[in-house]
Amino acid sequence: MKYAVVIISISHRNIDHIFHYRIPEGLNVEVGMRVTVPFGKGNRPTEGYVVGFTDKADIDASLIKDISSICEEYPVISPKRIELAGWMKEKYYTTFGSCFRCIVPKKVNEKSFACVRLNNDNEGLNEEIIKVLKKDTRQKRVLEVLLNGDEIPVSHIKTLLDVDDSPINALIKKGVLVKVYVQEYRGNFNSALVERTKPPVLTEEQAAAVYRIFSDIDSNDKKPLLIHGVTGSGKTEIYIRAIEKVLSQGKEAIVLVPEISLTQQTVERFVSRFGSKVAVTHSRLSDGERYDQWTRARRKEISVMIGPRSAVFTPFENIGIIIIDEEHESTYKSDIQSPKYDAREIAVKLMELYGCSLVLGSATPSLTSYYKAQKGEYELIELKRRVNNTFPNIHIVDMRKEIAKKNFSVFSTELKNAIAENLENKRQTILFLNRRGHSTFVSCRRCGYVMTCDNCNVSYTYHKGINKLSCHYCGKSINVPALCPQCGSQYIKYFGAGTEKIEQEVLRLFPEARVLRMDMDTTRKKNSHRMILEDFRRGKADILIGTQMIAKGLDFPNVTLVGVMAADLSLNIGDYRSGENTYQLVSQVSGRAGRADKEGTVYIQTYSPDNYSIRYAALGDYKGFYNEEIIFRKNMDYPPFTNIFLVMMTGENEYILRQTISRLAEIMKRYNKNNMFTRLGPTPAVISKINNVYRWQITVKCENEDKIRNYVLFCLDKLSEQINTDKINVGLYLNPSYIF
DNA sequence: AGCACGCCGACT
DNA sequence: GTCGGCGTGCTC
Repeated sequence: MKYAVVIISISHRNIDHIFHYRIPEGLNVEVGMRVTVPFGKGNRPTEGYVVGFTDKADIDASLIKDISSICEEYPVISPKRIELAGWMKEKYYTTFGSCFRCIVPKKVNEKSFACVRLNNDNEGLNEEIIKVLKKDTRQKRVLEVLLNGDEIPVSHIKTLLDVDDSPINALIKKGVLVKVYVQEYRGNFNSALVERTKPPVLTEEQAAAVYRIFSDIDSNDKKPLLIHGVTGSGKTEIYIRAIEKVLSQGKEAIVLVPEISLTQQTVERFVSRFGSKVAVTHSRLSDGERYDQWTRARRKEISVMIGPRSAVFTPFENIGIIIIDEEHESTYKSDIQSPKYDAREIAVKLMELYGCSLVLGSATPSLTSYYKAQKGEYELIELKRRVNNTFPNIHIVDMRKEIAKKNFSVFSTELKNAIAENLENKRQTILFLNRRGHSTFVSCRRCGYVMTCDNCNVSYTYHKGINKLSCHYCGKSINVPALCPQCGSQYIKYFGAGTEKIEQEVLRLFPEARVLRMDMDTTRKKNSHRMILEDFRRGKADILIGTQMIAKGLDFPNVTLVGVMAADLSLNIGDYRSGENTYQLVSQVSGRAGRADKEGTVYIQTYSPDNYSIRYAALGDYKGFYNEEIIFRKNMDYPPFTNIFLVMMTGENEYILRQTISRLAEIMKRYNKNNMFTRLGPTPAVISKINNVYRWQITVKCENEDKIRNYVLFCLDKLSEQINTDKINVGLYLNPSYIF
């Protein structure tokens, strides 16, 4: 036990290993503590984590330095979570440092506020009190408030009695009162404002689902449970019952939800049943707020945490259940920051480490999860009945026929008529188009020249509001040229509709309609997101036009019509997941129509009306979709039957970039024994240049996840041995959730 | 990551 | 002779 084994909190491959430090006399160092150690030539103070102790160091004892200090009096990471960090490091090919920083929040100063209360230790207290109370002074008024022994914030007293510090300070000086500092938890959700509710009666189906979760909670052999429940089948109530059971056993619960559904409504649903036991996190919390909510969990002051994917790291050491709602959402995977973890995978690991239950729920499960359920790796629970809403009437509109009828508008005749009728009936309409701006490309009718951003290889989008061409990748915007930059002709035409264009058309066709538009351009300002939805809910508009951000989780009782303007958009993005994405998107958008008592109608405009994703989504037949999609995945050798590893190389010098990636391809070819790996590329990325940085990629496929990871990392090591790769940036993505 | 060391060209 | 460019290498 002579030395502490320390992981240095610097994310770099060269220092991604253990270091030994001596423990100075009198310093209480425990496993899991965050410490400051001298590091490097200059002994600069560096943050580290103690992961163990040892008698024997593998280097000369004279080189070993002392730990300088501990950052907190308590361990910030438990042994099980240290194990999790080690597992994450391998799985997500990163450093210990970055995994620790992901699991433990940044150290921030705690915030406290001053309170005063009666000084219980003062012997002559009563005499002093009587003396003060005799005279009609400000001190008397202050004292009266505190006589019952309460601890009250100084600021409250000041506003309540309209006094300043002096009477309070005078009382402290006399020894009547004492000042104490109380920690303030930042980012707290005020649960006192939410009314507590009683549990509703469960339907037969819900009760059966709850029963199965209960038996998993009581079992020693845990398995992830996948709830496939149609929209409105009452999944939340099932989650709540499961949490109640876990809490009654003295254990804790984590609920993961996509950021977008962290609305007041969802949160209140849980708070109304669990009150102050619940804490909520979201991505907009500051470091201090995040740290404080984390502290409350660590101190067992709360037992339910609701939050987005990062909430999976809530430091409950007695976890009973993890629930992942809308489990198909791509936001559970972080593809940008390292470690590029998947909260669903972390949850499975936590299930193994802590023996807790894991429940995944969705109306449109991810293909991978459903496949696991089919194989018996997960247990499937189905909810087929809706508690209180009906399936909408869904019409697929063949836009090719509209063109044949010489209707070149963005609206089919059917949808246009339906909007008119809905307006007349004073009902609300949602129009969905997953593309912002007015026109998605602008070109010359004479020579065919397309206006393209010179920093990026993408066409400019025309924004009518600002009357500019704007690049959605680097943000550059330019004035619309009056003449074609190539041939000088004045015949410049706008193609491809975005939300702005839809808005313009709606206003042209229905001048009396009140319209709201919600996309990245109209929600730049803080709170504008909430304001638009609020206005729509209050009936201040008849039609809401929007992108992806209106597709999910919204529940407006007066919306009876939904129009999907172009279902083909998600279908044609050239990704193996496009069918799955389309099914999910169409189902979600359709779910916005006709909740509660009013029947809903949905029009899906498409140029591929026979596509199975669209057809099954219109029927609400997930199984039908799954059965077809899984055959496609199997035939094409796509996930879940294989793993796709994307190596994305970027660099400012296109020549060096191409040389480097070609060399990598050669190395990959040489070490591909028995042709275990299928390689595609090198090819330019879909967007081959962003902000003057060129982008090329290689994809590798293999069934075995460990093998593919080791192979790619091995080949990259070989590459950096052979040539200088300093000028090249390498991004690694295992089964990425979007196209890069 | 960050910092020191070290090996070469342009200066007082 | 020395100041300073950043390539290389190490960190308990």
